[in-house]
Amino acid sequence: MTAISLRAWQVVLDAVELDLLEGRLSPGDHLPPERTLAADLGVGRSSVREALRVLEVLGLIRTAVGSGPSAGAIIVARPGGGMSSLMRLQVAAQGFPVADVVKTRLVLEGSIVAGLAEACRTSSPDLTSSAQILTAMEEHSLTEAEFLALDAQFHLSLAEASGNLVITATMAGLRSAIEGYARAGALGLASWPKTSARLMLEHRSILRAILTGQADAARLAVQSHISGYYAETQLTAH
Amino acid sequence: MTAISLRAWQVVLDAVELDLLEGRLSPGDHLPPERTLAADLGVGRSSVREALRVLEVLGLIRTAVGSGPSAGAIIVARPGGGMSSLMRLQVAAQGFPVADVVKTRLVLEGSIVAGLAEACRTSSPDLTSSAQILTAMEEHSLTEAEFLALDAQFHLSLAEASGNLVITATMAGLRSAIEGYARAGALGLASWPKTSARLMLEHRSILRAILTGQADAARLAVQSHISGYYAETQLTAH
DNA sequence: GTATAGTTTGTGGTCAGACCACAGCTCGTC
DNA sequence: GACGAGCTGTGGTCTGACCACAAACTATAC
Repeated sequence: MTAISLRAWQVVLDAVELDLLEGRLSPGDHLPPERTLAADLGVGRSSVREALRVLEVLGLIRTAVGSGPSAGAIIVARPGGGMSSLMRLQVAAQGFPVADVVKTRLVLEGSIVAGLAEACRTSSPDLTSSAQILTAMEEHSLTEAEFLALDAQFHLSLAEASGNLVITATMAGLRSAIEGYARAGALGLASWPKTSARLMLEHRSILRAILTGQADAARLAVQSHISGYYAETQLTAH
Repeated sequence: MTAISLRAWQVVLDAVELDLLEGRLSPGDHLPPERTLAADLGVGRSSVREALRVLEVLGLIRTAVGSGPSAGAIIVARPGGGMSSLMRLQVAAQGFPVADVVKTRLVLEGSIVAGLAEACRTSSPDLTSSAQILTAMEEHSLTEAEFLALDAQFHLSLAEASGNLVITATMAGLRSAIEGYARAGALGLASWPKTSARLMLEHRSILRAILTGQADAARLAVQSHISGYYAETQLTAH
């Protein structure tokens, strides 16, 4: 009597989770066809599809129509997408206040850059892509949207350099959740060229602090960088 | 030509997200009945159901059968559930290494207790529930499972006291993702009474550091508390 | 023997319809 | 007025059907 009236789609979800935990399913593997899964678990195909839809949004599987090895539902375990959907929708539904999202970014990104700076004292983490993005951002013909996209890439590249997949995915989700606000805020700025120039300088100083191993300086720089932008666009006042 | 071949369930998801963003839907509101939603959006009911399932797992809605005001799909925006599902499944599918989950907990919980300690210097955050949980944990007749459940509650209560919903939900998700590992690890300990007694002392010292406003001490205490347990159960070696 | 074109097969994507369980509401009876 | 039976609207589930698509297969032409 462990499970009373478990819903059909949850049966499917639990079965897949168990298969993952017990090693019967691993990234790259195919799930059985929907019709087979339905028959095996004794549920309808529509219930199977509801569970697969959840797995897809959560970034666990990728589905493709057709035939052959690339078709069907394949375990991919790509955490970014699911995190972004979750955070975006929770912010939209007012489950996550924007201010809390920003504060969490401060914590995570502060920790990321501090960790990178520490690492720089003993080894040389790969920060070339971060540096390349900064160079690309110095192109003066960028639109606001292009600039913000590169800005997002820069922050993401730092997270990736930290090597922590959980922090990277979480940060990407937080970022995408408030992307709309960042875009909207840019429109209300007094002077975009002035702001973007300042952001660039701050990016440079963050990277410099990391490369020279100044953990605390890097942390403070990235935190004031983030909170400064959102204060300027008055997002936290919402 | 903004949307080429958007899948039917995504149409529904986008419509709901837009309604949320534009304020046509707010927490507490009812979604239209599935059949109505299907007709309005020009999709089949099963596609609507796939989208609603996603929203439900993400913690955005709650569904109930029957009739009357409490029936139907209601916006609830409860972030905890979605975060837990996401993290649990990602860990199961090896998208999130357990070591990264633990490291992220170190960052977030360290920040939580440091923030609480700072707050204690100027005001008095409500930490009574945290203290009550600690008292309950001193009951010597607790089983391992009961102790671990209270342990989880203690950490969660600290997060809640911080007032940051995003950090709280994320931390709860991280915790639940590795709950199975924590449980399994407890079985392999040399001496559970000895370990649980040590954990209790650490809890007390964490709370004491917070209440006396020692931010750095609190941060270090909680971090060594967490990493100590996982090192002892050799989870990070996986 | 090879290359091409047509066919078959297996898959997810979608829809329509049916039925059930359930919770509240309505209305008639006492 | 109180109670109960039936009605209504809702989500939960299943079935069957059809489509689109991509690969594998097969037959044909050269």
